[in-house]
Amino acid sequence: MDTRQQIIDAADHLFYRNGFTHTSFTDIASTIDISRGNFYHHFKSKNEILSAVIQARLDRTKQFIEQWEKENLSPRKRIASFINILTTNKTKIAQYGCPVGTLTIELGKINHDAQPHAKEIFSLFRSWLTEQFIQLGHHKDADALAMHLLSHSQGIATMFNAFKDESFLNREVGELHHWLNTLVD
Amino acid sequence: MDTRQQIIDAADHLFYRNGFTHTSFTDIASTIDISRGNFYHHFKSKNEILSAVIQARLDRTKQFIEQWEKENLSPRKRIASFINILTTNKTKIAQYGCPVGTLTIELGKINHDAQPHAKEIFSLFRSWLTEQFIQLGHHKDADALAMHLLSHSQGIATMFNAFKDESFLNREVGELHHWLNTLVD
DNA sequence: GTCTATATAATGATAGAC
DNA sequence: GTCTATCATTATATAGAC
Repeated sequence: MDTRQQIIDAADHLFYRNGFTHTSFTDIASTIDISRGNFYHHFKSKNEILSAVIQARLDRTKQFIEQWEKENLSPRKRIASFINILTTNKTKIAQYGCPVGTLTIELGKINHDAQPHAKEIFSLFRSWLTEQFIQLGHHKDADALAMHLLSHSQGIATMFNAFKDESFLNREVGELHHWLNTLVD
Repeated sequence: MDTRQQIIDAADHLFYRNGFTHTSFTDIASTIDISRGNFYHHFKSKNEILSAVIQARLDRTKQFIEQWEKENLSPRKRIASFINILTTNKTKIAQYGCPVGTLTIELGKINHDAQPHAKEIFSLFRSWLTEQFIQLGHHKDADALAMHLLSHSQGIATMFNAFKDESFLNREVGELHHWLNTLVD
């Protein structure tokens, strides 16, 4: 087994569920059964682990986007795939919120150097969604539509995390799909 | 000076800006110039301080709502006052996000007992907004409209915190006001 | 009511044996 | 490459003098 990769995977998991600050080396070490001292052969510091976790999430996001490009022929269907993340991941969102939003907020509060890196995941979705809205014919307000969709999704995730109300989630996701379908070609 | 109140005020300030986990007794003590040992005369633990901070925020929220009831004659204007929080507090939101959403998410991640208490601030806004939409004549979907507005505001706060894009904020706030004004009486 | 001194546990990080 | 042992620092919390 690749220990370095095991560390990244376990840290990714724990940073999402328990937060970066609240995750200790002891926590990570115990889940993959290595000693605390072993970390420093693979990473110089906790910050370097965070950096690797963010990079892994960025890479995963890129792969998701590539998959949507392959599976869906129309930009409308690709945007619909983005909206459906909320439904697909509803169990995790109810427990831990949106992985992108919660990490960006947390790193911002502790003034962490890696906050801009974490924010790049938002930027990736933003620019990709903008491109999709352009392909839909909305050249002028494509970025505004992308930001509208991103912020609305983010808000749904936060409120679903707080109230865990499935009918709320389904209703809001339905409204997003309706909003998307009323946008003219 | 009331030391107990000073502790609550300083903790309120720091929990919002730096997060609950990342705020230490040393941080609070140094801002109001007391010793660390003095805390335990006023509070049994850090959790008791958190509890007092959340209660203070709940009380403040109730006062805000009472003020809106006094100042604004129509439910539509009262809801508009809620929307305008985003603009009024934009500087703090850009730096630290929404105080309600970020604390609720953080306490959820560390599995803190006080998370339901923090969530009550959301519930307070939710039930008050629901009442306003009922007064607007939307008896059937008042709670859905309240949740829609809450989640949308929450998403705007998160994305404004990430990108600090004022034109985005103004555009989304404008859309919320437009959405409110197109709701029939 | 406030302080100093201290207890105890946990943190991130290092050194060096194997 | 992994371990044990240890360091320095910080954390929450307690005891007791004033």
